[in-house]
This record gives sequence, structure tokens and C-alpha cells, in this order.
Amino acid sequence: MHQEATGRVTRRRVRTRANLLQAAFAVFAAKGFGHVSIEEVCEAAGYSRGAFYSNFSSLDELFFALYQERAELIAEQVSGALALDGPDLDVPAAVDRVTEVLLLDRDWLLVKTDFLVHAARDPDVARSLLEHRARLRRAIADRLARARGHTALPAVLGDTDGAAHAVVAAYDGVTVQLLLDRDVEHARAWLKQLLTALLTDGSGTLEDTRN
Amino acid sequence: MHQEATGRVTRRRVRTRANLLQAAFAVFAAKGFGHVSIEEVCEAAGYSRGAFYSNFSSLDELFFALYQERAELIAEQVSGALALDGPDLDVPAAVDRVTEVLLLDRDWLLVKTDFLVHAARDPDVARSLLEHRARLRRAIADRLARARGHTALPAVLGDTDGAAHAVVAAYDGVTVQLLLDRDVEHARAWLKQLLTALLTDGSGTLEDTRN
DNA sequence: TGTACATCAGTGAACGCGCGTTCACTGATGTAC
DNA sequence: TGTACATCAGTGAACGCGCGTTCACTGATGTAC
Repeated sequence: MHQEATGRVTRRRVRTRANLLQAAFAVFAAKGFGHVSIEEVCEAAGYSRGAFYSNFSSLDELFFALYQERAELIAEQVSGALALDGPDLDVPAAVDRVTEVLLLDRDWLLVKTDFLVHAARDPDVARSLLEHRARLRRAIADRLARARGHTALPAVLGDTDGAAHAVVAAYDGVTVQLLLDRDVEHARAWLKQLLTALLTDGSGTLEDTRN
Repeated sequence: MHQEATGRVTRRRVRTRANLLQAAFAVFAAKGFGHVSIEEVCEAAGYSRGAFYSNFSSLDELFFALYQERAELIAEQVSGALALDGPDLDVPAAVDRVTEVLLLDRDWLLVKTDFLVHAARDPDVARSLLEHRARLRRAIADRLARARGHTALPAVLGDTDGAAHAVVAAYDGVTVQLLLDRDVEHARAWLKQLLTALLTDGSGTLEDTRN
């Protein structure tokens, strides 16, 4: 690594690292990880290239740190949105709040998808991403389990764990469409519809939100 | 463009172009579009860099041509899988066949996802990808419409068009998981389960196919 | 709190490689007779 | 079918730039007293 064996971390270092990560996020979102040079990140952050090498050993390492940081943030927001209802879950309200968080930031969706294709080619990175997704699913499944009895899940998906899987798949699927058509409102409505369809017994017809 | 105004296209040219595209596909799949140089594509195809410039003006242009070609191929296979049943659609059988085609080739999923992040940053490319997706959805919706009455669709998704949207979203969602865990059998079972859940009224519980 | 000193963090110049791009050339292909 | 000629397609050397990587140096930061 780059800090000495003492484990000493100065404030300056923390600040520089944060600045580099923030600048990298913007540059990655704008141009795509594959088309970004170390030089560009440093320029955007206002540092020389030496500063980069003092904090990271490669763009890959920075990208990994960046993803971890942001994914952690999102995971907390989702947990927060799921926790608001007290002990019993109000499924439609929770769907609304989670949908809001998940599709808030196009830049994040871009960077997240860049990270996906990156992880798809590196088993170690993939494992870490899979673990992150598994944690997210577990949080959803746990929350759904607490709501059972109040709102019945459709049997086709199996248990709450199956439902959580389906929620994540729906999120990923809607993300793809949103990345292409840039229509956030439509994506949100569509995701709400999908999630509601998946999480409630299909007794009510929803309004049509498609193009 | 690169051929003269005459529109004359020699066989040699066709062959070279096809060789370059095929080599590019392999190289893109292995390393990712963002990490591939023109030089690498030429080396893989066994041509000099001049040959590349004689056929394409940039890697972006080649990538676009490559995507169009392959996507067309897949679309035909899907259409074929949907058409096998004669006038009336056997939903479960069709789901099996389509699932088989869609998740057959990991390399294609990788390249396709690379193309997605590429398109997400270029509105012109995005439009073309959206049109391709719309065509695919229309084919699905048309086919579903012909099966109605035989197999009822769940009302929550709206009409056949809504169902087609959901099918594509499910495909995209499962693709993400497959890219990470590389478990094709699991992905296939999971996609079948999702599609069946989406396309039939949820009266039967399917076996559990998750990890 | 202030000063002296040691260590650290970031600078910016330098080096060199990979590769994008061009182009004069030559062997391959197609056409006319 | 064969030959002569014109045009085309791909070659490979050359140029130069962008940028990854290194490193001696210096201002910044933290510590000891």
C-alpha cells in the first residue's frame, strides 16, 4: 500500500484522497471508466499525477475504492427508506421511497454499470460486488419477512428471499432502460409498477405508465 | 465512408471486414471495449493497422457495426424461437426456448453490456439501441397477443405491451446477475421462473432455483 | 503557546512506450477485349 | 479462356502525441520539548 507501516494517516492525506475520489466520480460518469486517464482525474481534482500515485497504485484500485464508498452510501439510504415504517412494513409506501432513492442519480447508475462490466471480467471484483448485492437482498428479504401476514406475497416467487431477488432484478432491468431513454419519471413509475406487481398479489390493475 | 462513390464492394473487402469484426468481438469480450486498441484488433485479425483504417474510421464505428450485426442475429433467433408453435403460442415451451437463446453466449452478454454503457453516453447510439429494443418488444407483444385467450396474462402488467416490457426488464436483470456469478444454469432457471411468473396468472408455485 | 526537527505528501520535470494516424507503395482483384 | 490494364485493398514504416510511471526535491504537517 501507500501509507507507511505506522498506519499514520494525516488529515491532508484524507482530504486529497477524498478530492481525488470525488473528481474521479465526475470524470468516470462523464466519459466512462474505460476512456479516462489518470491525468484527467488529477487535472479534474487539481493535483499533479504524483499525488495520484501517492494515494493509489492504479486506476483500477481507485475505481474499486470509489465503488465501495458510493455503494455503501446507497445501501444506507435504502436501509433507511425501508426502516421508516416502524415494526410493520407498508409495502406501497416503502416501494415509493426505495424507488426514489434507487433512481435518483444518473451519474451513479452510469458508474455502477461501468463497474459491473469491469467486475464481470475480474472474478475478485465480481465476488465483492456479489457480496454487496447479497447484503442488499438480505436487507430487503428481512424487511419483507416482517411484513408478511399483512401483505401476502405472490407464491410464484417462492419465499421472501425469492421476492428480494426479483426486486433486485427489476431494479437492474429498469436501470438499463433508464440509462438509454433518460426518462427518470417514467422509469420510477415503471419500477414502482413492477415492484408492486411482484410484491403484492396481483389483484389490482395499475395505471399504464409505458411509452 | 471508405468505399468509393461507385458503391463497388470487392469480395476481398467483405472478407477483411468480416474478419476484423469477428476478431474485434473476441477481443472486446475478453478485455472490454474501453481497454482495447485498434492495434490489438488488427493483430487478432491478422491485418496491419492500415487495413483497419481502410474499413473503419474509428473503433466506435466498428463497435457500432459489430453490435448491429450481432443484435440482428440474436433478434432473428428469438423470433425463430417464438414462431415455432404455429398459430397458437405455448407459453411455457416458448419461454424455455427463448431463455435458451438469450443466455447462450456469455461473450455476447459482455459485449452487449459494454455497448449499453457506451450508448448511455451517446444519444445517437442510444436511440439506435432503443429502437432495436422496441422491435424486440413488439415481436414479443405480437406473439403474446396471439396467445391470449389460451393463457391469461396477469392484469397487473397491463396489456401485452406491458408484459413485453416486463420480459425485457427481467432479461436485463438476470443478465446482470449472470455476468457476475457466471452460473448459466441458475440464470436460465431463474429467468424461466421470472418469465413464467410474469406471463401466467400466479396460480402455481415453481421450484426454488436460487442459491 | 512557541520553536526545532523529522517525516510526510504532493510537485513537476523527465523518460519512454504504446498506439493513433498518415501515406507512398505493391500485390490482389476485377474488367475489357 | 487468356492477356493487359486500371483500380483497389492492405502493407508497413514513420511521425508524434498522450500519458503511465518514476524520482529528486520542497513545502506542509505533526511531534517533542
